[in-house]
Amino acid sequence: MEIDFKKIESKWQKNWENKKIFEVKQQSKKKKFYILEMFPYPSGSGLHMGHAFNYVIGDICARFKRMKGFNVLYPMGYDSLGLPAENAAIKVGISPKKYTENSIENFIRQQKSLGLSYDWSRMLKTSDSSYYKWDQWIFLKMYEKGLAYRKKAPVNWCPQCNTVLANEQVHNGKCWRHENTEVQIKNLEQWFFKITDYAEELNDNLDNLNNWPDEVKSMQKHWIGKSSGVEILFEINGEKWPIFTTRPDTIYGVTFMVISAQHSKLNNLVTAEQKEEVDNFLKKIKTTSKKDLGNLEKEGVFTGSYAKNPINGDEIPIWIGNFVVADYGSGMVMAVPAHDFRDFEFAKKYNISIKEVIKGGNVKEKAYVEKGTLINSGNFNGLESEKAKEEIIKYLNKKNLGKKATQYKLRDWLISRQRYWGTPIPIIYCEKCGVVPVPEKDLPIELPDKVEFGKGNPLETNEKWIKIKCPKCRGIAKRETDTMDTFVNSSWYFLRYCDSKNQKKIFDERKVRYWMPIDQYIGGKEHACMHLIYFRFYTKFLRDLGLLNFNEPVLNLFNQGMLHGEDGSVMSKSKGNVILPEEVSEKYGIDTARFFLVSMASPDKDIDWSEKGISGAFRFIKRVMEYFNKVKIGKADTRIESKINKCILEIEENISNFKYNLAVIKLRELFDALPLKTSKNILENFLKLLHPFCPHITEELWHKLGNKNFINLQKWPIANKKKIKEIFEKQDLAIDKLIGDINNILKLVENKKKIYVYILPKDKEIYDINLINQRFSKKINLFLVNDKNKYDPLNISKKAKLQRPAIYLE
RNA sequence: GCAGGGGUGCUGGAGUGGUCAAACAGGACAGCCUCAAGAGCUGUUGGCUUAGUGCCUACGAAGGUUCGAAUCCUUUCCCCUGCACCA
Repeated sequence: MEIDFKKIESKWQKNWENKKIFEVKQQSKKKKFYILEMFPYPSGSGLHMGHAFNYVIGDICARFKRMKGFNVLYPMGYDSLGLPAENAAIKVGISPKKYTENSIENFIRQQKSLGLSYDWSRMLKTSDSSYYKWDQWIFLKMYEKGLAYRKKAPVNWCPQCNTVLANEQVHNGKCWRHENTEVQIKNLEQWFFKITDYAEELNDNLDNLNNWPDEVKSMQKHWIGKSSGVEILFEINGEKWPIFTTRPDTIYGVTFMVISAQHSKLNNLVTAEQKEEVDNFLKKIKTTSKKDLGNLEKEGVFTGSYAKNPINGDEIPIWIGNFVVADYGSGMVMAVPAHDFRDFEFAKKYNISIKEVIKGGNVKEKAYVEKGTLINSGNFNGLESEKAKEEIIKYLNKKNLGKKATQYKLRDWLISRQRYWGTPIPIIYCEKCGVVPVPEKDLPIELPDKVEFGKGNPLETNEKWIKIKCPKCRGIAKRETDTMDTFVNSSWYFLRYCDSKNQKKIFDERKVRYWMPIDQYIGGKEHACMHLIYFRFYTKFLRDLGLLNFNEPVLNLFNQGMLHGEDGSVMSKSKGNVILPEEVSEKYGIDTARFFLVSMASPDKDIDWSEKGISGAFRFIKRVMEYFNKVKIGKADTRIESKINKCILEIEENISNFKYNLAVIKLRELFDALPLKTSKNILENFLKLLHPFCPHITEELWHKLGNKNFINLQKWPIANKKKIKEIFEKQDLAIDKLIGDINNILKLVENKKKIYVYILPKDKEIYDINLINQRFSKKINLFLVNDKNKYDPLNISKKAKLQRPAIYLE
């Protein structure tokens, strides 16, 4: 039978769209369920199988929840600002706007062909000024609250392009467009969001996110990096410098200090004699790209200055190091080589003395980082680390030389981008008034069309756009030409879906209150730290503005695995390993592709794409179609009733836990058990169970059964536990085993035609002769062992045991 | 380098203390059907052995815990993801 999948697919896709069955409104009768996939950046190379995997996972969940009776909000939108559009402008000369519009159009077409049940009426694009207006509005609020501020920060700089480079535009320390140009580090004045103000809450609330994967929470904990310690004041050139440490118990072991190479006050410490050496070192660091900084071998140089150890007055040399982070703590660390690996490595390299202050290891060979008993520590000798920490803090506290402190690794969020295709930062620089925020009524600040690409920051090339009157004094002023990081756009889009057309406000609070928080968020693990922290931060900020009445944006998080190309690496155009869903559905139909995608493995696992196994899914879909062609409607037997009721429970459970691969197995089992004549109800229920996975063919077959409504708007079947009879399963197992045994014997002995099976009376119920005949092609003579008329020439029947019948062949 | 996750049969993968030589699917092989191909159906698919049994070897590698390990612990190798200007 030839099946025209294309025809079936487009018929129902059109039907669903025309009837608007997936559009939802706020209502009180049903419980709401908000399900969301991380929205895509609409790349020019189109939607690939990896995207499809993400959306199919969500769509299965959405369709399932709808059938379970929820009022399901399932929207889609486009994170359409970003670097690739600008790169296309530089390389091919197409305008970012045009490029983006084309890409989005293409994405929508592709997504619709996957049969995804989105409420398209709520669609949004972050590149629309009606959207990014509110990004600018939030920026103004941040600024108002003192959470947006400017400071200098290092960036990758290409002297040829005369512009800042993204990390991904730096290849082996060279510019992506100029292979021979070394990328430099330059310090620019840039905008930051003070996310660190929320560090504590971002950290502590993780414990309440019970339905987030532990991996993500643990990664976020490490990313936020809360540590409790002490701030100790070291005196340098008469000035007190607070130094953070988690190990005050090792303070007697400090033999040097290390200051970050990016530290703003570094110059104050460099002495005349050391200046040349330091300059050379800094120059060397500057020619290494930012990306490589973290991978460098620890290196440093002496500044010439000394710090005074507050506890014993020792003079300690201060070094510059490439491994100290300028933003963490005070940008300088006390180094205890005897009890810290990094300090040890550094001390060995530069021949700095190592002083043991905790007993237990051999510090000449290796740093001893465990806790232990203090030695060489003056009055604190003999104390255990924990006790010593307390005592030392107490002592320093009394002398006003130190206090308890909490530090976070989390850094403030640098949002400035020297790029065009982003949200313009709504700030004006006035010659007289300085930094002036754009008045709310002037929003949005739209991106000008006329700019030049490839020559530095594009916005700087449109003078007309830059020049503006100061909103305060009407004097000469300039616009900020930096745009915002696109993570800004994706930090609150889920709120906008609740009220995506609102012209007057960022959103109607009542609508947001109804739909939020997101009940199920689905996306890749690669977002574990950045996006998934930023959007939590935004949620908390908007809550503090009084706009939201909850603390966390997402209740349940599911991280789907990465779908790699056949070569095992991430799908990308440049690698040439992109698999397009349409190519697969062309051959097998989209329902087959959907079914196959989720049956390959548990959806949270990384998988390499391979079309190898798809024929199994294709065969299944075709068999289902063929079966519905020939099945006769009649009465359902108790066996299939039992099976389907059990499957309802299992499939529901598996879908709820995102164990789609296991649900698929159950669906196959159930299908294999369907008899050629059964009730309409059984057939309908089977279709309902299959529907989330294969929406098109199930809709087709649903209508073929004579239904006029849509299957996705039907109720998910309710299992009748009373109809589940364990005996059937016992029978299946026992009979499978029996057939296996018979086959086994048939293999061993030749030329036997007649098969005799002897069972114990207790097993009579299990070994049903009709059932055995159904399953086994050869004729079987079944006897009870106590049957006087049985044929048993060798008296084999006495070997029969419980659920292990005796078998005789002749 | 740091952080998080993972390595299972010919392949993709289920399986997190006994019911495991390991679900399900693919592939391969054999048989049936057919003029034939395909599809479909039935069976086999770690090794040896046996009238349906028993034994051995196996879940990256090496050790350990346990009456018992694919599953727990330690060490080690390899792979994936992220590391703050890709999104």
